Amino acid sequence: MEEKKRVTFDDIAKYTKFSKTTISRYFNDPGSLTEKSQHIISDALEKLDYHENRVARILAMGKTEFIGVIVPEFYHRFYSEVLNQILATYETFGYKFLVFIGNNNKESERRYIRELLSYQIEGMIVLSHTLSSRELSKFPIPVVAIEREDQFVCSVNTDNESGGRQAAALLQELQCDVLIHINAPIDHCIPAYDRIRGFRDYCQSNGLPYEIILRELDRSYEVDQAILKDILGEWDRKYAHQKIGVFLANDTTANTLLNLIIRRYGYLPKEYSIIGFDNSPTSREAIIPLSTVGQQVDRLAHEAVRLLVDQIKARKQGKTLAESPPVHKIVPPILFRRGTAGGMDVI
Amino acid sequence: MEEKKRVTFDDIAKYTKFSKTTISRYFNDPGSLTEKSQHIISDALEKLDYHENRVARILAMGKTEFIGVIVPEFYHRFYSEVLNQILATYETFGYKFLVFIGNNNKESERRYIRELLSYQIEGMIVLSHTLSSRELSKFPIPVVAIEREDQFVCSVNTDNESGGRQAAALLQELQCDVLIHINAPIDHCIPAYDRIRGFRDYCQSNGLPYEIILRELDRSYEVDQAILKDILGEWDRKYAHQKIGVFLANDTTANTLLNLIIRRYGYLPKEYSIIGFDNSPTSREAIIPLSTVGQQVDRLAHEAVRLLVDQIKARKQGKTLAESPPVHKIVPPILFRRGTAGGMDVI
DNA sequence: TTGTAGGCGTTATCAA
DNA sequence: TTGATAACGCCTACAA
Repeated sequence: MEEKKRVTFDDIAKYTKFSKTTISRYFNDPGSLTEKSQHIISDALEKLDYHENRVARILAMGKTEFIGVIVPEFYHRFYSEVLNQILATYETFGYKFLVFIGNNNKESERRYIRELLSYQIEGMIVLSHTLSSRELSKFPIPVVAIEREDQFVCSVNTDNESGGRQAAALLQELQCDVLIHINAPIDHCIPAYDRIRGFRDYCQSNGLPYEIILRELDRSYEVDQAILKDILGEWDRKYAHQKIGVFLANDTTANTLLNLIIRRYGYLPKEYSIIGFDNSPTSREAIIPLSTVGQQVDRLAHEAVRLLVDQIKARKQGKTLAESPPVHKIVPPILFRRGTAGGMDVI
Repeated sequence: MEEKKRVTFDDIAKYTKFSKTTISRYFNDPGSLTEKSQHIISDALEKLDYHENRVARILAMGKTEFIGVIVPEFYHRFYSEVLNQILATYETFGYKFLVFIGNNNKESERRYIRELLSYQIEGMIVLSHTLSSRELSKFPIPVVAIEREDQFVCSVNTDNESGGRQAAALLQELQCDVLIHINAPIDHCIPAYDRIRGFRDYCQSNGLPYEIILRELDRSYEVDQAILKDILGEWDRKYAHQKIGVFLANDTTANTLLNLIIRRYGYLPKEYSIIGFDNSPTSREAIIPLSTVGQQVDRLAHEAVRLLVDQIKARKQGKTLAESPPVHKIVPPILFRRGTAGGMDVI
């Protein structure tokens, strides 16, 4: 008795003496029915406690309103923030999101995507770096990349180069004797590399002494900490009594460095200026609010979804043939001057 | 030419001179076919570049392998950590996750759930506090709650009471003159309330001086900071020169308090011991590693998915009628002694 | 071991 | 304004 069969258009049709077709129309084009018919049907829906079954509709129409999202990890809050903003677009676009965390496993990621495709998802947003954009572009649905290698697919990225320049400019303004950028040895083709480029170019064209340090960071807090401790040690010898301006690849690493310095001195010596990247919550929650080159995460996410939805719609219009070149959108970063570099807020 | 029709069982059948049924069997019960037939079909699949369409299978069988996940927010890393672990169970159980962030909006959450149901999802994992467990229990699919009010639905929770006791015990061991617990004014029926209960009970039964402070925390870092600053001010008057042991509702708040103290003194005075809750990354990345009552997030998530999957399977077996009472699983917390209370690591 | 025929719950195409 | 009928792609009796 609990297990009553689900109510379908057929039941509504029988109950109302209309045909299935009319019931369907009630949902998809109510205007084409008499007011009276509409009332009859809507009453019947109530009475029979009808619940729609979108699976059948998908089978008939082929469109699911599902989007796959592939995130690499949650160690950097940037990713959970972006995901947060992506999910928030549900209110705007109505697409539902199937989320996957790749953890850098090629095979697992491929398998998952293949499975998603079998569910007829309509598009993908990819933040993981696992699969090449060439491979991604081969899938039969639109793909939008965010802050990753994007040669063959559409993408939305922060203007990383500008971010790098702005960081360098701030450190210059603070009259640092040497400008240092710490990053991981990343590939030239991923957008984040432009942070290095922008920083270097600015230093060079302004004749500023600079150094770029590339280390295998971003593994874990403990590992990063050990690496940065080493670097601090080197600085003691190399840059004794000089004013050092450090620009780091992300807020997490910047926070780790800041912690090391504060633990050593109990405060942030005038000799150090620190700038992170992302404006993730980490930067605000640091022992001293971190200056940071902020990514506009909400805009990144929103633009990505919009771009994807546009592509999906275009494809429905049959514009599949024209292999139009991938669109790359750029979102400007915003520099936040806080306690660790040029900020107003004192400890 | 790009837009070639999708290959179906019908095409394979025609190509191989088998019937659709046989093709279907190839996928669902290959053993019932000749080795030879299997080869013929598998070759045909290759040749025709077949891709399965699970939507059709869902329509025929009714089961999607989709689970809906509803998270309240990402401000507390606890939630993104749990989500991370939930998503990771894909490798084990094969269920795909449709993720939603409720942001505390009842109507939006209801709408989303209704939509998910129309997609025939098989179960839900709910971390948001928006809808009552009574309402959740009315949905026609199994629901598992994690760390939220759970009277009428299955759930997986940390043993919060034990956590509260352990925190108090550690502060006692550290010979604090007064034990203080700071939390939000939460409802008695949510599991996190037991942190308060456990803490209070331990203090009372051991005759320890204690205070419980309830404030509207967890809004944002800035708001929390202001509130905690006030509290610190009160302590100056009230507990001058006493050793204060503070147990906070979560690592985020604990970190905020720690920052305030460090900014004031440049170090953590012996007069303060601080314990957080969750063992979220925040606790490790704090200026001094935070002692914390750790939730076993991986186990919480894994147990939740397993519990849900069990329910889903039970339901398939027709055991819908027996309204068995909700199962509540408990995962013990683990106390981490770190820099801010009883830990080995020195700054 | 394989095939036939009907069903899953919608939408789409014609016709009336 | 409404209806019959045929998709959509797969699964499952029941038959052979």
